[in-house]
Amino acid sequence: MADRAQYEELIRQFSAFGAVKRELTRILPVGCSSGSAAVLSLLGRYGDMRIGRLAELLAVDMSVTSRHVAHIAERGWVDRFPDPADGRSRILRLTPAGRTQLDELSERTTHLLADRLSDWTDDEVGQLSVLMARLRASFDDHPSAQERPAGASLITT
Amino acid sequence: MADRAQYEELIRQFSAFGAVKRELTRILPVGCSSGSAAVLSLLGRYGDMRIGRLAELLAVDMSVTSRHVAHIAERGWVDRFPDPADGRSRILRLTPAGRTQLDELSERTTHLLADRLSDWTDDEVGQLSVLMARLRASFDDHPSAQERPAGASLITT
DNA sequence: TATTGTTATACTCTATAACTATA
DNA sequence: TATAGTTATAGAGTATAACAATA
Repeated sequence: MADRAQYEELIRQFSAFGAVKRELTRILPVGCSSGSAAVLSLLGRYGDMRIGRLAELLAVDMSVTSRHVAHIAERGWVDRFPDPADGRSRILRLTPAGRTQLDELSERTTHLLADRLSDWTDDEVGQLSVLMARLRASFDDHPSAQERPAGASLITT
Repeated sequence: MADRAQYEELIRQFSAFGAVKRELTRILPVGCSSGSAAVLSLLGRYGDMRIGRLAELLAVDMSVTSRHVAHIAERGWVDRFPDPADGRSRILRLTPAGRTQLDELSERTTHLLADRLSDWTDDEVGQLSVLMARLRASFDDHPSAQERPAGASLITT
């Protein structure tokens, strides 16, 4: 268990992290916002999926996800197919143009990180990745009221 | 040097980090936004300072900082004194009410982190803090054009 | 002429609520 | 009745540009 000063320092690091995010946003291609990039990345990493699943992975509300998807669908980067298992849903799939866009994104972000983190070891990059994944998991394990759907089987005191 | 897949994974962690930030935002007292909290925290940690210095620590534009400060000044949480060394600047100082507000903030965020990170060791919390500090430093060392003032003595190729 | 700070404007991301269609 | 998704609205954070005051 960490002490108060350590938690406060961590919070300040969280706050300052925005600067890193914004610099990554600045290198995105025209028409591809941060939200669009996140959707393309997840579809490329995990394959076809529904809006709801995408919203979970993005950790944002479905309404937000819907808008992001509408944005990239307008640009022809994803197609929406009927879901044979559920008429209310559609399956999202990257188009060839979407994959090209994703490749461009990946090239730019990889290049930027390789430059900025040139003095980081492979292991250090991995450590940060693992710790941030665990951080998110630690928060997901205790979902707030807003994130907890009515039917979720969660025991809360 | 990490490989492409590792950088891509790191980027996805960066993207999902927003969920953690938003949960921390939700517990803030009424009238105290995330920006206000960051200003109060930095004034509490580093003491009286000018807007420009605060903008550096926040890693946002001075115009943004100015708005945040105006917000908390309206609420009586900071005073602005003339800077004897420079008539264009004013020195920001926490008021007693501001310190009370900061204490309340600190209590809430510490409590939330202690709950969510209850199974993290002191050392693991420290590691995340250090890695995020280093991440920001790695980006600060290569400032983008937008962040680099005209007079800065930086050698860029 | 350069710098500090403020203000107006615009853009992105986000959640809430109301709504449609389907389960 | 409950769930998947869409859309309208509102709020927060941010950058850019134009401006005022001072160095």
